[in-house]
Parts: sequence; structure tokens; C-alpha cells
Amino acid sequence: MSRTGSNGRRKPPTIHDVAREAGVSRGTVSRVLNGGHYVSPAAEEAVNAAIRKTGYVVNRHARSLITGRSDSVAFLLTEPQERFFEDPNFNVLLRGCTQALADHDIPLLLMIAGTKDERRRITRYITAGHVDGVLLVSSHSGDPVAEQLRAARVPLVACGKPLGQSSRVSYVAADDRDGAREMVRHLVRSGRRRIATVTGPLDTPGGTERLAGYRDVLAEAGIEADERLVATGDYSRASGESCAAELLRRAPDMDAVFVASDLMAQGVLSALRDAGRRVPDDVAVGGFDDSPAALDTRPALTTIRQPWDRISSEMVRVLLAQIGGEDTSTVILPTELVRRGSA
Amino acid sequence: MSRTGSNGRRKPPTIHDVAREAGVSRGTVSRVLNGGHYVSPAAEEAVNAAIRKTGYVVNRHARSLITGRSDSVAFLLTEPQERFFEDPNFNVLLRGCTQALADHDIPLLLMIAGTKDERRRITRYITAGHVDGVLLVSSHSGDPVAEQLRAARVPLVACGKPLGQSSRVSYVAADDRDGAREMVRHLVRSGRRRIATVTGPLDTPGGTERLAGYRDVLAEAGIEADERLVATGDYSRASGESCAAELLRRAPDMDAVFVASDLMAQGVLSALRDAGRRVPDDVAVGGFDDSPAALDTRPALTTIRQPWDRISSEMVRVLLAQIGGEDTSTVILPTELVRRGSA
DNA sequence: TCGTGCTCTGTGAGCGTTCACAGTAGAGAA
DNA sequence: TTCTCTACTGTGAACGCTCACAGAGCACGA
Repeated sequence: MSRTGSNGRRKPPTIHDVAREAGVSRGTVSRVLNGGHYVSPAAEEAVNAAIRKTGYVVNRHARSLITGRSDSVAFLLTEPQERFFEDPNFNVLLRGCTQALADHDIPLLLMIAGTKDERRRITRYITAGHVDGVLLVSSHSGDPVAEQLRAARVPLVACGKPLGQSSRVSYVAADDRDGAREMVRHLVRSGRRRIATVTGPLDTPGGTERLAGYRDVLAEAGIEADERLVATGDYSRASGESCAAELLRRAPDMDAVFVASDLMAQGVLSALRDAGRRVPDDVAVGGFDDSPAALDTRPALTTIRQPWDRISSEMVRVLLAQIGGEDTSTVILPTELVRRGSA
Repeated sequence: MSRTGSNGRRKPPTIHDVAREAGVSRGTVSRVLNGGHYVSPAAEEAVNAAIRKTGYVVNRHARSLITGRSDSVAFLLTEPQERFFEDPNFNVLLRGCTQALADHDIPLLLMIAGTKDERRRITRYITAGHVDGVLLVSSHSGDPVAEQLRAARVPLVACGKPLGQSSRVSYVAADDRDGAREMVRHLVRSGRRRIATVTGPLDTPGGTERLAGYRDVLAEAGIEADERLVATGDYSRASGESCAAELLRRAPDMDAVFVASDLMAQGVLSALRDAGRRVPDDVAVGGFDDSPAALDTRPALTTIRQPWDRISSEMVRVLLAQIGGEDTSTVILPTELVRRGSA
């Protein structure tokens, strides 16, 4: 067991203690700790025994001081904490990143910086070298954190295209525009002509890109654009409900809605039900995300799958490459249409 | 601006660079950085100007190496990640802790260690001195993490009583047993006699203590205990639904249910509705937690408020005291009955 | 004149690692 | 024999900071 005395005030064992215990030098202990190359089997065994006996754990501050690395990565969310709990995409993304990093034995530290004060504190913490890199999740533009971290040369990969950034920040994203096209084409193919849309906030890439894809298809199908068919939501369920109500008022003859997120689509479905419209008979509804909620609706939601597993693994791959000193670029991943009952 | 060159490969400025720039010694810069005592106004100003000019940020590894502190705290969740997103209590608790730590300018690092492998990695990370202390959130017993961290002398405060731990771990908790008593007394006072309960998992303090409180009141009211009126859930909404169905089958004459969490109470309400029972006329329902969901039900849920704001601030207070070297004990906080429509 | 106490400043040592380098021993080839 | 190569080991010097201490300068009173 450990050498801890009766009062527990003893200082933790250092590499010196292990070296003395094993009858070797610091250097040999360090080599064992870092892969065991150029170490004789006898020495390795003695060191391992000494580590067990002393209860030695490497002091990462000392190691980081000289290596300049911390072997940990931050998952930084610059959104109000509520959004994190509300939006199932975060859950999936976080799990994927944790898993991908686990393959490299790197712990992930989750930091939520919703307020300005917290952003300042966390930025300082990261800039001080506490993590090797940052997986940045923030949908809104005008976020100064990305710029600050980039200025401090912190390796950084964003999830989704950071809008309105002057400099180039690496990012990984699904092909929002093409995904939207795929869904709207599906609606057109099934004979719909009065196709409305509920967009995300227009200061997010998901908001603008998916709207652009919607317009692309209307143009290519020769359907005239009608601004009465466009409503802007904020990704919340409640906004889906109110947007749908507004669309029904402005364009009662609509026969389909492309909704920029599944959560909003839930709201749209209940607004349509309240208005007595049948889905998909009267109005077809297409979502976006393929979140777990898409299976719970009645009818189940036809939606566009975001490849979250690939997004998270690519984010980690790109970040590790950047930490390794490589220049990295952005990655755009294809989406997939998932046909269920609502369209 | 910063001294960064064209290629950005420059090493970040150190305290030496700042000292040279300001025309003072390292010691003076360090004093400015740590509160500015015993520093002349002229020197302080020169140092601050030099910090701005060089873009200096303190290297926390170097600082931590000598001070032995990291000025950060972990919020460690040893639950599967899903539970974290599902249970609104975590949200409230996390926000409270973040806020309380913000008052001390201490960043909080959220770590989720759901699998055994992750627990190993995170424990090693923490033991290596990366954080000054741990706020532990794990409801289930048999969790070895608390023991390991205690053995490594890491300051530690748990949320809720850690069951089945041989050693003493400081914790902060609501008075579960008394809260349960309060609710069941309320049911008794309103004339109910066939009072059922849906408990939490019996390897959690919320599970056993709230059940004990329920039994206390039945005994003091002279109501005979009936095991058919007790069902064990797992805090999820779905388990509330199935437990209620089972209770209805086993004891169709029940006139009240005390449910050990609001989330489960939601499930109970919908099961009762499906069975055609009116709430509270036929069956009164009492919850526990006072989570935001308690307001969304129809009728709104009568429940026991857990003082989450006080729990989180006390956890932080106790942890900081422990980090400061004080011996700390446990804190039990009173609950409060919140009367709404369901009972 | 000297001592005493205050504020302020600089310097050397050391925190616990890793890294570069020098050095040893033994095997095999010339 | 001697030289070269490989496998292994130990040592001093960092990494960037804080801390303890010594000392300077000044004011004040004995």
C-alpha cells in the first residue's frame, strides 16, 4: 500500500522516491513511465513494483511544464447552459467526442461558458495552457471566443461553420445546404407545391444554409418563391409551434413544411394537429437532425440525418492533427434522408 | 498587441520577458500578479503595461508545480451520460455550483465518467493534481471513485449521502427522510388512507430515506403498512408509468401516491389518466424535487422542494474549506412542501 | 549618531518532471 | 586486437514560476 503515515500530511511520492525504491535512476523511471523503450526487463519490473509500493502518480504539472502539453482536451460550449440540456444533439456529440478521445486515452473536460464573465475566466484558463486543444461548440456568430483562442494559438476545431469570423477557424460540419436540398426535393417529388419552411436563427449556419438549400430547390423546380412561406424560429420546440401557427395564418394553402430542426418539427406537428390538419395527408412535414425525438412523434418524423458519429470523430481527428503541428482545413460531411411517416 | 511573429512559432512570453520589458525583476512581476502588495504604484503600472504589450499569460503549470494548487475544481459525474441530460436536477445543481465558484473566480471543469474505463482515466487525471478538489455527483452506492479519491487525499464533497462507504466522505444533502414525512403527512391530513409509494432505486439514499420517511408517517398515523402499496422505480419517467400501472393492479383501492421524484410522478400521472382516475379527486399524487417539470403537469404537481441553490452553495463552501485544510463534516438541509393541484 | 521599523526590490533556490547527452558493457565484424 | 554498433543507464540542465531571504532606502524617535 501507500507510504502514507498516520496523519496523512506526508507529501506524495515523487519520481525520486520511486527511483530510490527500485534502485535505479530518475531517467530509467521516466523511461518506464513513457513507454518503456530502452529499458531492461529487470529494471522495468523493479520500477513497476516500486510504483505500486509507493503509490506513485505522475505530477502532471511538472510534466506539462517541460513537455508543453497537458494531454487533455476541452469541450467548450459557449451557449447558455439550458441549451445544452435541451438540445439532444449536444448529448450525441459529446458522447462521440469522449469516445474518440478515449481511443487515445485523453480525458475530455467539459466547460460551459454561457455568460461573458465565464467566457473570460475559461478563456484565461485555456490560454494558460491547461488543455492542448479545444473542441468548440457554439452555434451563434459574433462569438469572440474563437478569435481569442486563435490569437493565442490554441489548437481549435469548431462544430459547424463559425459565421462572421474574419480569420479561418477549422471546423467540421454536415452539409447543411445539401441536406436541405435533399429534403425539399423529396417533398417536391411527392407532389407538394406550396412548401413552407421554418428556419433556424439566421445568425447560425444551420439557419442560413438550410434556408439557402430550400431556395435552391424551389428555383430548380421552377416554383416561385413566396416570402409568406418562410418563418424564422430559434430551434426550440415552442418556436416551431408559433412559427407553424403563423404560417397557417399567412398561407393556409400550404401543403408541406421543411423544418430546420427536429425539435421545432415537434412543435410544428402539434400546431398542425391543433389546427386540424392531417400529417402527411394535408401537410407533409420534414425535419432536420434525426434526433431521438424524431421517433417519438406521431407520425414518426421524416428527417435529414446529421452524421454525428462521424462529425465527432472527425473533430477529434482534426484537433489531434492540429495539436501535432499539422495545418488543418475544414471537413464537410454528407447527410442522409431518413424516410418515415411524416412526409 | 502581442509580439507574435509572422509564422507564429514563437514561444509565448514568460515572466522574464515581462520583467525585462517593465524594467523590474521577476519578483516584482510575480507580486503584481498575486495581488500587488508591497509594490510601488510606478512599478505596478509598468508591469501592467508590459503585460499588455507582451500579451503575457501566466503559465499555470509552472505556478501549480510550486504552489501545489491548480485553482480549479471538478464537477464529477459518475453516472451514464444519459442520466445527466435527462435529469433536470443536474442542470440546477451544476448552475448553482458554477455560480458559487464564480464568486471565487474559480473555473469549474465538468467531467462525466460513465464507464469503468472513463472512471479510471478521470481518477488518474484528478489524482495527478489537476484540480484542487472534487464535487462528486453520483447517486448510486458501490461507487469506488469516492474511496479512491479519498485514499489519494483529494478534497471531496459528495452531493447526497454516499451509501455503503466504509470511510467518512463529507456530503451535502437535503433531509430526504423528513421531506418524505412532510409529504405523506400532508396526504394523511387531507384524508387519504390507502397511500401508495413509488420509490427510487434502493441503492440510492433518495430511494431508501424517502421510503423510510413514508413508513414513519404511516406508523405514527396508525395506518397499517401494506407491501402491495410499495413499488420500486429508477427515477425515470417510464418507470413511474409502469410502477403506477402495477400499483393499480395490486391495490385498485389506493387513494394517494407518494412518488420519490417529479420525473417519475409525471409517469404516474399519465398512467392514472390512462386508467381513468382523476387527480386529485380519485388519487392524490405527491412528488419530490420541485423540478421545473412539476409546473408543466396538469394538474400541477404538489411536491417537496429540494433546496438546490443552498445545496450547491454549501457544497462549494465545504469543498473550499476542505481545500483550505479544515476538517469538514456533513450538511443536511431542510426541505419544503410546495402545494399545487395534485394533492 | 545609532537603531528600529516600514515599504519596496532583486536574487537564489527549488517545485517534479523530461530531454539531451555522455558513458558503460557486451556482441559481433574487420 | 581494435573498432563499431546496439542496448541500456545515469546526470545535469532546463521548463516558468513562487517563495524566502537579504538588502536598500527612507522616516522617525531615542
